[in-house]
Amino acid sequence: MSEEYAEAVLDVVDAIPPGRVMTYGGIAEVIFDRLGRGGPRQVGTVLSRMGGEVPWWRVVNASGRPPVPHARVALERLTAEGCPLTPDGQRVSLARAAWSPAD
DNA sequence: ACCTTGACCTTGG
DNA sequence: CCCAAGGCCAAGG
Repeated sequence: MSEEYAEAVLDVVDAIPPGRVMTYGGIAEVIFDRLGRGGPRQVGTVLSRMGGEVPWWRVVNASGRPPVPHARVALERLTAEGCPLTPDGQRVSLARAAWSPAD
């Protein structure tokens, strides 16, 4: 993964406002129009290895579920930020919390 | 060059 | 809603 690609990912994630979220696929799209490469998996790879400095808990999969390894923490932080969750409190309500740079 | 491995996505049953 | 299958992109052995 190029340094350039990694930076692009971290930039986008860093811009997500509290209480809002973006999906791996969504982030991948934004970056694709900018760099012309990369997909959801690449975004996940970058975050898994270098996501420590950004609000990674605001990134969820297409189903609104936070990354499995840190689901607990993520859900706690999201709740603390007032992010809308589904009744079971296990998934983010994408309909209400989805965000995009254009927003 | 071939195969395996992911913090993924979409579709169909 | 859950699961399986196939598709996906890039890195590493």
